[in-house]
Amino acid sequence: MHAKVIALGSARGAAATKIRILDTAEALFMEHGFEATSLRSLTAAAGVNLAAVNYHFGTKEELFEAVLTRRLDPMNQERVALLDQLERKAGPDPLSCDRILMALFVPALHLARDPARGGKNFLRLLGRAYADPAPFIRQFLSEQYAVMIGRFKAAFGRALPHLPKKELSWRLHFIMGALSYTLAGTDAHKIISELSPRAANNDEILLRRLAPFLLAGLNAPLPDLTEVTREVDGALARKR
Amino acid sequence: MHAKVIALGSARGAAATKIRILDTAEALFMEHGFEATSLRSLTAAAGVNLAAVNYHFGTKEELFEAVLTRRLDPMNQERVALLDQLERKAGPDPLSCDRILMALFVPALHLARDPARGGKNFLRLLGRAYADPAPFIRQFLSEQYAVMIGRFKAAFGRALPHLPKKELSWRLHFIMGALSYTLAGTDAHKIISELSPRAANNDEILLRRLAPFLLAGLNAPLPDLTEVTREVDGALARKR
DNA sequence: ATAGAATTCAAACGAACGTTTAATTTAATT
DNA sequence: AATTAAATTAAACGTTCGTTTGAATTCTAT
Repeated sequence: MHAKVIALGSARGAAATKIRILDTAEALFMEHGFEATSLRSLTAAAGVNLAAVNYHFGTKEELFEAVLTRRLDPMNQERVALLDQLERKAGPDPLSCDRILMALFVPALHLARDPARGGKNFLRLLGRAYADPAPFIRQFLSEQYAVMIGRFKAAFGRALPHLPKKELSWRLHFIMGALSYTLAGTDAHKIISELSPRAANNDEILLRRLAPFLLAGLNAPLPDLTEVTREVDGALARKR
Repeated sequence: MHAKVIALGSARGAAATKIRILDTAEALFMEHGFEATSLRSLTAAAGVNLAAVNYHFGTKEELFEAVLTRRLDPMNQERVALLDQLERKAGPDPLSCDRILMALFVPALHLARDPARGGKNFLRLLGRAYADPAPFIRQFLSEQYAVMIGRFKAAFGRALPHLPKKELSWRLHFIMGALSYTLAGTDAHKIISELSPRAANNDEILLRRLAPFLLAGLNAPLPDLTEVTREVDGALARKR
């Protein structure tokens, strides 16, 4: 590792060390992943002593949770608060799906836009954490998200009363997947196509493209779970 | 690590060692991730000598690429072959979107169903690789996918002639994201809701739920990229 | 059966890992 | 200014890592 100091200029007190570690960890965990980021390179980049992480956070895993919770907690609280506010404004009428989607998207967008709140680095880290099999990460995320998801599922349930609960759960799952995958992108989208770099950097345009896509998906007709894929299977069978 | 032998019973020749390593690596990389899987635990679980990985594959990274390419290459070739076949059958008419989607889904489903071809373990590993920031993984994946994605983008372009190319690229991106996120799931879906375990294990039902969702998204109205989120932003501003 | 190539093996390599310790320095409190 | 707590430091802990080596073994072809 190259031990380049990342977060030096700002803050020199006692609490400043924790912030420098968190900022640097956010950047390095995103860039290299959790396992591939060593505490030696991390502390060197943060300009703090090697033992500082263990002193301030206990273990490397606890540091990772601290990195996530610092951004995630406020964002999810903002989501719920925004949903509350929109529901209050709507009065007795159920909220429209696109408004609920906005309450889900806007706080993520605010976070992505604001470097002081982590910016896109954190969202990419979050998207990566979603796919991490480490048990301590999975448990931590499910706890962090439980309340927020419950509130949004209820809101969508009121907006789409005809939709069976199980179907709604899955569609909400698809939405969270597409959202996290998309926001985590930046590199991922280059896998399937070269898009204009300006569009890739503009998360608002990205979410304004994603919203109608997901909105249409929410209102899609119910799947037919009886019929089999005869045609395609048949075509395959003929080929062999 | 516990050094439990995973893939012992089958095959005892020279080439069998490579297969045992690939099978075990597939399982362990999925379970613990690339970095967190040591060659020592891997070779112990495979019942081969520690040096076997370096002898047969060169490095750990090359082993990872071999694990991916063994399943990915045939699956993407099957996707393209299926698309070819459906297009041939459709004659001069453009293929419908749901048929194109099927050509994208069915080979993944076949892979998920067939333990001999990796089963769900591999799809989860793939979904995880999508989110991995390691440069060698990203470059490898983009090369593996380039041809297949190009073919499907052209097919969708014919099916949706009114859709601008850039919009189509993004929607295809959303589709691949939701697909990989969903198939990688198994644990991920527990983050946002507890669903019936039987449904979670049935990938066909899962894809039959995902298909109409994405189909509706593909046919969604074009996003309005001019207007700003005045209402929500205004609500936020009022709150502060 | 035997020569030669291919594979397996036990052992060791140096490096890097997360964490701990004990001493030292800094900050806060009286 | 003295005392106590908090924070930082350099050094070392024991472990594990990916890879290499050279001898032993197994397979393949003549």
